[in-house]
Amino acid sequence: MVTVREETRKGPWTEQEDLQLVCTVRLFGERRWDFIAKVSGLNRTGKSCRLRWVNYLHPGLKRGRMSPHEERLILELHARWGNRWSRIARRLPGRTDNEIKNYWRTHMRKKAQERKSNMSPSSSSSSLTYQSCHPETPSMILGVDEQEHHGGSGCITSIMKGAPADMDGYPMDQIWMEIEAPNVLAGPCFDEGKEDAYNSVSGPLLPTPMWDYCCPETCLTMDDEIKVASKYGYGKGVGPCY
DNA sequence: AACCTTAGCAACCGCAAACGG
DNA sequence: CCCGTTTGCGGTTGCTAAGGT
Repeated sequence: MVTVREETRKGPWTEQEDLQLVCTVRLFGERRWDFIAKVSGLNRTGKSCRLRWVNYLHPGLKRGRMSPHEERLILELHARWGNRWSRIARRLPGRTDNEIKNYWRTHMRKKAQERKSNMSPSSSSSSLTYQSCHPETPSMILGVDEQEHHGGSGCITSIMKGAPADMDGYPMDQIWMEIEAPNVLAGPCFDEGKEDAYNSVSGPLLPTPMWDYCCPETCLTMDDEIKVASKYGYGKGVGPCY
């Protein structure tokens, strides 16, 4: 058929799309992704929008290499929890499950190759091998959850010393504070303890550049917002008050 | 310089859980 | 309680840049 119906876009996001998404999320908050997908004018699914936001555009995200501390934490938490990426990600502020998953895959691929090449167990040269954090050596991986389930001593709480007791989840308040004050580096307040030295050493937290570009004229105006929101039946108690 | 391989990353898909009417 | 919708998660795929031959 020749009907030129616009299909849902897939594939890599363009800068313009990012911009549109950021503006829309800024207006309506991080929820109702189908709605956001609609009103943003993006020809994307809500799912795709959410993913892009969570993995790339979220202002609290860290970018760049994993710090040694993060690497170690991933290894240890994975030894403990397996492929529970989102759970692991919650222990690594600013990192996404996708990022950790990707990291693990490439990292483990390397490790597997290394292992193949030198089968002798004692010849592991790296300072931290997968073995070193196997369940046999639970060491410091027990967190709050484990204290509940296993009555462990919760060494991770010592790692996370200085952090809020419950690190699960990224407080919306903070996100919106960051939005309000884009110059304020995002994230560190999660683990402002000494281990956070890595965060500052391993590379600064780079606030998503999109926020710099999100200028009012490219966004919906408040009037538009209200119109659109009422059209779709949203807008009450959704997102921040601007 | 051209080609091939590999690592790293972004994005999609399917499924399940959570939520709301 | 049921059912439709939304959200979150984990697995997988595809693209691209970098490195090697």
